[in-house]
Order: sequence, then structure tokens, then C-alpha cells
Amino acid sequence: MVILELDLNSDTPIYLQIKEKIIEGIALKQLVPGEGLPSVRALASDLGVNMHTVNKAYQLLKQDGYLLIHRQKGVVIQPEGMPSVDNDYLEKLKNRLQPLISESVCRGMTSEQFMRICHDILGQFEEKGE
Amino acid sequence: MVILELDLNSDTPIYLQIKEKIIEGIALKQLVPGEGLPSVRALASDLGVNMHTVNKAYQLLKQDGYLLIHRQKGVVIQPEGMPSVDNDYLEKLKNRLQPLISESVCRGMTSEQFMRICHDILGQFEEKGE
DNA sequence: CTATCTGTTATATATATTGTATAACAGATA
DNA sequence: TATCTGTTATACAATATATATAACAGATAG
Repeated sequence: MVILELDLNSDTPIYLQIKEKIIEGIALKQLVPGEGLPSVRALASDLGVNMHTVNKAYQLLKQDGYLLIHRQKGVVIQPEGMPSVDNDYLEKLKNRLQPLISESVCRGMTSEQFMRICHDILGQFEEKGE
Repeated sequence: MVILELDLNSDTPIYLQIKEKIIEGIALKQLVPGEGLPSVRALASDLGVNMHTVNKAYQLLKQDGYLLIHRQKGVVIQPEGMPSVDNDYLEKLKNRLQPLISESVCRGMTSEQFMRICHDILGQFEEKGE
């Protein structure tokens, strides 16, 4: 399992950090569909947090369609394809981008500057090896 | 003052919604530097929320450099120029963009699709009238 | 069969965040 | 003097976050 670093001082709750890191791992292909994840107890122990904190992250990921959870077998990255880009998702994405972009405009950032930053981050997920 | 709509069912706290809407108003040039904002009590009354909720939003905006607050005169959009694009801001922006982009990659969105959405939102802030 | 591993569920507790409700203060102003 | 600023203080309630234990049922390894 990929090492998962937490920032206990972050204003982002631990369970959300875990969720985001796993999604990032999938996007980076460090985690591949069908791959198993540590049990809630094992990951909690590794991270030094409570079992329920990890469980909450797993439940959210399951709810979003990123994970399959078999009651006795364990947790697996969804093997049948990732969640899709539907209208609900697009709306949420736009609503989360809006305040970021408003602020960048206020601060005098140009569209090109903002797009450049997005482009750079997107570049992290390009096929490098392979 | 621009009408400011709140979503009481949102998972975004009211004081953050107020903050974001005011920043959006500045980005849209509906609010211009030097322009006065309603008093904490007046805006709270308009929105149907508590005085302290508005005050919290104003304090955050002051802290970020968007507002000037004169103890007896009232609240004014910073007339001396908006906060700048410094390294602290850039780091925060990237950290907030990262999970959004990770998720879009997981869902199979192309870079072009993501950039297009950003471009469209950025377009809302272009000089149209004038 | 027994022990151990799953996820799940339940209960309890502690703390921080969010939001409201009042009240009072000092300075400016009409 | 009365009224408007922002500010500060206190109290309260509801919710969110995180932890600590415990127990359950099913699968599996010894």
C-alpha cells in the first residue's frame, strides 16, 4: 500500500484527507482497479487514527463508486470502471471551482495564469512511464 | 447592495458562503473598491442570520485584505488594491485544486474537458459591458 | 473446532465548529 | 440626546469530528 501522509493540523478533516489521497492514488495509477486496500483496522493502525475515521472515508468512497466492499473479503478498488462524469458531478465540480476562480480574478490573476496552474497539476497525471 | 443568496442546506457554512459571494461580487465588478458594504447588523437582518455570522465573514475578508473596517464608519471594499498573488496564496490554490483535478482524472475527464470548464467559468468575469 | 481475520453496528465520550441570542461598550454622527 | 458604527463578552444549542470499546456474523487458516 502506498504511504498515505496526513496533516493533523490541516483544516481538512482526516477522513476527507484519506478519501482525497486514495482518489489521488487512483488518478496516479498507484492504485489500480481490482487492487485491495488495507482493512479499516490495519490502515487506522498505520495512520495512527481511529478505525471509524478510516471507515468513514471508505464508506464515502464506496458511496461515490470508487470502492467495492465485501463484508468478509475486504475492500477493493472498483474493478468495473470508475464513476462517470454525470451532470451531478459536473455541477458539484463547477460549484467548487467557482470560488477558487473568483478569488484568482480578484487578485488580478489572468485566465492564462490560472489555466497554466491547472495544466501543470493535470500534467502530474499524464502517462510518464508505460 | 447586491442581493446575496444563501443555501441553508449547503455543507458550506453560512459565513463562508457570505465571504465567497462577496469575493465573487468583487470579481464580477458588482462591488468596486471604495464601495461601502452594509453594516453587520443590516446584512444579518437582510439575510435572516445572526450578526456574528456576518461579522465572521467580514473579519475573514478583512484578514485576507479584501475589506477595510473603520470602527465607527463601517465596512468598505479595499480601495488601495486587492490582495496580491503571493506564494502563500498560490500554495493554497494548488492544494485546493489538487483534489478536484484528481477526481476529474479518475472519472476519465480529459485535460481539455477540465480546462474547458475552467475557461467557461473564467469567461463570466470578462469585461462584457463597459 | 478454534482462533483470527473481515466489515458492520452500537454506545459513550470529548472536543471543535457553526450558529444563535443578548447585552454592553466607545466613538462618531445627526 | 438618540442612533448608528464595529467590537467584545457571555451563554447556549446543534452538529461535525475523532476517539475508545465492545460485540456481532461470516469467512478463512491453523
